[in-house]
Amino acid sequence: MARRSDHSREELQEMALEAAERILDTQGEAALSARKVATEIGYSAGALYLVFQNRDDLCWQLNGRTLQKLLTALEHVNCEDPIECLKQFAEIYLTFATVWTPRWSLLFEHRSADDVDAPQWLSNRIDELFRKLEQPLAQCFPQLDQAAISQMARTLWGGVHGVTILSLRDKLFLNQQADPRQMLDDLVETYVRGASVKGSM
Amino acid sequence: MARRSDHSREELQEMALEAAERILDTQGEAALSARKVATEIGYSAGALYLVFQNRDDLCWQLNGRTLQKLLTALEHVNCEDPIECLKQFAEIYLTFATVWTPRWSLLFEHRSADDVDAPQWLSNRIDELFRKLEQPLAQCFPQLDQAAISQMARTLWGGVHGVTILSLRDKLFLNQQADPRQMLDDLVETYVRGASVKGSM
DNA sequence: GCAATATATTGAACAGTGTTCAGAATGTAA
DNA sequence: TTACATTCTGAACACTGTTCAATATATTGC
Repeated sequence: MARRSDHSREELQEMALEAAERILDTQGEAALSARKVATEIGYSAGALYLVFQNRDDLCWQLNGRTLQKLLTALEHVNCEDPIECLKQFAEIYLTFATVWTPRWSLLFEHRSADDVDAPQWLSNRIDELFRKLEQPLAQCFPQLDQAAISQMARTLWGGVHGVTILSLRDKLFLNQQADPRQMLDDLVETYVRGASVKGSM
Repeated sequence: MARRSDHSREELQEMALEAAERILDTQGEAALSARKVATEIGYSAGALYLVFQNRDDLCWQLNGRTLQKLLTALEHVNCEDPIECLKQFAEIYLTFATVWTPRWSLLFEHRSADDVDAPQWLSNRIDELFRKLEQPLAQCFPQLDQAAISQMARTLWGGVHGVTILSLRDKLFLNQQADPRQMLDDLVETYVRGASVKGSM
């Protein structure tokens, strides 16, 4: 039995989340069970319910961390050319999804059993991600208003997300020589070019 | 006890798949259990293992049917203008995903526990889907070779898929007034326009 | 230092899951 | 009618998330 007050609530929660990430990384989502996480940190399964509402709650918290990690990775983009900037975003996104596949999958595929929506703080962080994209897009299209830029960002990023997902589950790509990075570059460049010539047609 | 030879193997399998789809449609993927399917058709859970290797196999077969259904829905596209054609494809895709969300989710999110790849016949049907797109694209860009068209189709469809997915899990769209159909139209039109002016720049 | 109290943690239990397989139920042939 | 072959069940196993009475430990009051 773990001795009482060996760890504070916060410590316990942090330990559990780290253990969960370790399991996720090495054994995949299917292996992510309460008992496994608990064993990993030397507690019983029941103890997890002192710091998490349920399995869903644990997943949401994992997703919060994953999203934060992704945002941090995207921080490193810094170049003058806005198109180059968008391309780098896309490339980092793809790399992140490739390196952290189980965490990334959980982030985008986890849904609660009962139709509980994602917590608000998670939505806020997603909003943050989109704002990052709006910046270079606004630079490309200074004549467009915020609503138009916002929609472009979501459309383009939906596209990047889709190519990334289909690339990861490679069953959807039969010609093996197709490089997803090249596809993303193409998507970003072509989309922005198409939007540029819209007015002048 | 179900009487022996009440149904042939094929009948049993068909009944099970239909029952599974009913459960999927009304109660979601989480509710799709062997015992529930079996009860629904008046057999015991064990009987399912006479016609399915395991739960995964049942899911793959469901996905085969879903993909077939999707392909059939896409048959109805028929118009002269290739861009209009692509837009219709995208719209049908979105509608299908909206109407048959649980089946569509299973199709794109189901992965076997052990890294078993999707069966070959499923990959073939996906290839069929891509070929449908290559036709109007080839019409738009007669100067490009097959490999380039093939890659364009996959890039564009990755985009459509991504926008569809992010739209269905609406948590990713904070400004509610954005219409996914409009976003898909924009994506298709802008991408094709961008690709059109590539040579002439 | 010791008893009383409060709380952190466990471990057994419950209902569910996928899966297997001995044996019962049923049809067919001799 | 008996023997055989096949179909199907139902109990069992190991797992899951989750709850909660009981227990082990720490803190407080004396």
